Amino acid sequence: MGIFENIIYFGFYRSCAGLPGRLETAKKVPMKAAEIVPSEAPAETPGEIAYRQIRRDIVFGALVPGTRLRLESLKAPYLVSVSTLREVFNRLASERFVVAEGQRGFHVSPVSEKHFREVAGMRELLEANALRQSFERGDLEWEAQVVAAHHKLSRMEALMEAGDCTRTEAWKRYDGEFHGALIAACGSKVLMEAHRRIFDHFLRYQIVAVVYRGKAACDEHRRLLECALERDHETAVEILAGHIEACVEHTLGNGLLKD
Amino acid sequence: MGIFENIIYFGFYRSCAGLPGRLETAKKVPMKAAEIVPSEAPAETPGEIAYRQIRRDIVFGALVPGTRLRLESLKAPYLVSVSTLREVFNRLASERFVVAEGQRGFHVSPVSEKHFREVAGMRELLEANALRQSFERGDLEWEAQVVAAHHKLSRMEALMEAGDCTRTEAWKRYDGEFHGALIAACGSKVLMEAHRRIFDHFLRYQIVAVVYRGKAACDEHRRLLECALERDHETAVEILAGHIEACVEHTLGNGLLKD
DNA sequence: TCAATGGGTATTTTTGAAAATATCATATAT
DNA sequence: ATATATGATATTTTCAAAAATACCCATTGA
Repeated sequence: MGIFENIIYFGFYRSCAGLPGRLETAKKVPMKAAEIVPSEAPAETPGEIAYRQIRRDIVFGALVPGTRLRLESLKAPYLVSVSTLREVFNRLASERFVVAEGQRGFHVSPVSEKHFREVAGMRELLEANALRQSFERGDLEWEAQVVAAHHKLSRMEALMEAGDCTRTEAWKRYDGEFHGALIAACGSKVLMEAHRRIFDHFLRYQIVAVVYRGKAACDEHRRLLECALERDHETAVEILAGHIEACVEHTLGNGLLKD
Repeated sequence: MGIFENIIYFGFYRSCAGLPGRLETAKKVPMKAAEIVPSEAPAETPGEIAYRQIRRDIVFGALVPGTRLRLESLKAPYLVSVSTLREVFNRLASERFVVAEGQRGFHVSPVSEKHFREVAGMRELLEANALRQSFERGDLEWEAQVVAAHHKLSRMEALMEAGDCTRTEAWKRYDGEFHGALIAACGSKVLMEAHRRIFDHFLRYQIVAVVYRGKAACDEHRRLLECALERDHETAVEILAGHIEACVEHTLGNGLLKD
């Protein structure tokens, strides 16, 4: 068994080249950029990079559900040590993207139809309520952000429609950003954060249905935008429920989820 | 500045004595108990113990909001090394009980009135919906668990009423278990887990109001039990909303939250 | 007087190895 | 033949020290 036994997809792995590794003893240059972004800086530490990478690999299916995450095997491809890997896995375990069982290591969280339906129900509950509050409180700046997010999404949807399936990740990011923009004025960071977390779980299930759902989803996005500008939350919640339900059925229709 | 500069409360700290530390090379005894509880075993590792301890110290206020969590200072009282501490802090950061900013270490999450209201709103949203579904699906076994949980809570409430304020933690645990029992039949583990997480955040805010809210809360718990047995979710949701709202106002009434 | 610079200390972050534990194949006894 | 013990191997978990970074304070120059 080689080191890479559990790795399916290498495309995104962090590359050694070009990164200021600790071995290259570069001159100490005091960074002024830190003062420009005083807080909320993501911190480009190896641990952060590995965290984002592994999280993305799980959400986008590169790390297959149920896969055992061997520390010794994964430290090389992700360019970190076992301790740093453990920190990452602990964070992801809190987010339920990986499961940690006793002293038997970590696994990528398994998938099941039941869990998917629970995640979908949770997303609908959170997003519908956030939508309602956001529509009530949103100002012109919010409207502008919504329009902007929809513009990016619709352009990407047009590409997908045209058969360009090479940029699924970018497309899904715009999808998430559009739904995030819709609820951005809800006034509760706690609610938005919970929504984002459950949205990414929802996303992971969508990835197994690689095929583009097509014009239907595109239309629903456009109608959600119209509702937002007209502040019609009743219709928006209805569309959202249908949007999520259709996603679930379309995804489950592939029959790739055995349980 | 001594090692214990940031520690406020030592009552709960893990004690060396009696624990099977790695230094006492005990005889290898094959444990059969592991097969009785095949999965879901909490694993009594030092990391797990420290995690539960620190989490509890944050929720119950022993670690004051905003406190800087210095690794070197805290490894001694919690009886773990810095790496293990970092794993714990990373988990707690995912749960938002601590904040990790860049390369500047960890802090106990700060508190604010705004955040408290968001947490309360989130709890109401999740609990009200879970309540509705649980009332629809609950069977006799569920009813029995609810009655049992309420019995334990009401006995503890009677003690508190009598002036015994020494067991706040046990009382709050029963409070949480009662509300957990009410929604246990909702059918969604995702929902229940999200509820438990937000409930503990809510709990942390309640702790600053050390005084017992008294007969009012006790009555509301009894009425929630009656609603459960009669499957009257409409009234239950109303009571719950009042229950949470009263908790928020009572807690904020102390004026201890500046922001 | 104030901002910028430099060096020394404190703290975090990462690492590789030691200790503890689980896993697996083999042998032994019932 | 099944089940239980035994030992070798693989893996996880923990630790302490090295490396990188932030922090503090005196000093210098404008």
